[in-house]
Amino acid sequence: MTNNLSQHDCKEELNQAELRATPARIAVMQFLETTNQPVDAGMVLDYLKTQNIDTDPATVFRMMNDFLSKGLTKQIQFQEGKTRYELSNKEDHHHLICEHCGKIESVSDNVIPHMEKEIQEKQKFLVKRHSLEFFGLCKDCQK
Amino acid sequence: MTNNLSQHDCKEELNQAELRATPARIAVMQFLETTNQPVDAGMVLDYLKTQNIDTDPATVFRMMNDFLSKGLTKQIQFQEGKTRYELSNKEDHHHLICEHCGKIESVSDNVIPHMEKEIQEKQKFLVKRHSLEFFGLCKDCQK
DNA sequence: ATAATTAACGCAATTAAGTCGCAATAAGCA
DNA sequence: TGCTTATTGCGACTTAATTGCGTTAATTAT
Repeated sequence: MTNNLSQHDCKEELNQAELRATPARIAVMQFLETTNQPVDAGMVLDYLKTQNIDTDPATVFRMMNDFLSKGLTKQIQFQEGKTRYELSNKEDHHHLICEHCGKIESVSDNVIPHMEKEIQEKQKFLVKRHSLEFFGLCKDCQK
Repeated sequence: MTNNLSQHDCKEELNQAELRATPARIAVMQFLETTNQPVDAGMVLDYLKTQNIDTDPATVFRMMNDFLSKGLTKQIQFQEGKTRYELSNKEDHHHLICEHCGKIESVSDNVIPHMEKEIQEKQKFLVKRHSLEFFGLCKDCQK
């Protein structure tokens, strides 16, 4: 069997999250592991089709909600009217969204944690998570 | 006539933006000026009703899109599946969204501009705008 | 002030994201 | 293997947002 690298690992992660390791879920976890950008429900659906797993939107949305509530994924919204999903086990980063070609890059960062601390001290607001996106033009689209 | 403070100013702003100063638009501008948080289409619609201007969602969405394309407003999305609107002529700030009561506070800031400069230098990504939100619990909801 | 021009509006129909209920299916476990 | 229960697939539904079109009203010129 042409075992994809991380198939077993994904199963493990699902088990640890107390989610049954169904083919669709394993595939989605693999997709999220290998893709380097946050994906939306449609992209997940398309990917599953390439794996000969054909399912429907409702299932994908339910799946992503399950992943979220188990802490496996995070959700982000760029200004496009739909939700994107990415694994939460990646180091803290922000997104650079090219408004011309749609490409998404990442920036790592260490100033936000400091900002959160300050917010907690000054405004007594308890920060649990944040979301920072930069919109503009990527290297290629500036020409 | 019980002239609202900024009614005339709002008319001016609309004129400068090359938008006809209709009653609905003037009222919405006033609403955006006086409210201290980003509002969604439903809130706009409700406000208009209190002003005895009854219109429909399509008009509100169209209005907000017009405002956006003329640069009068910005759009933001918190994780709630709808778009919020706020005036763009306010000093740069970020949002603190209480996940319990929904209250929205602001934080002003001066570190992001520096971050943008660094992004431009290191990743050659040209930043045009950004969006930073902190989710958590407000002072009152931490108890 | 009035008429002409054109932007904005109201309404109905439509699209698209996301949710829900329910019966059928398939993981995981004894 | 069979049992229990989570997950799926499907259809119906909800809600945000858009579009087309005929009417209305804000501006511009007369």
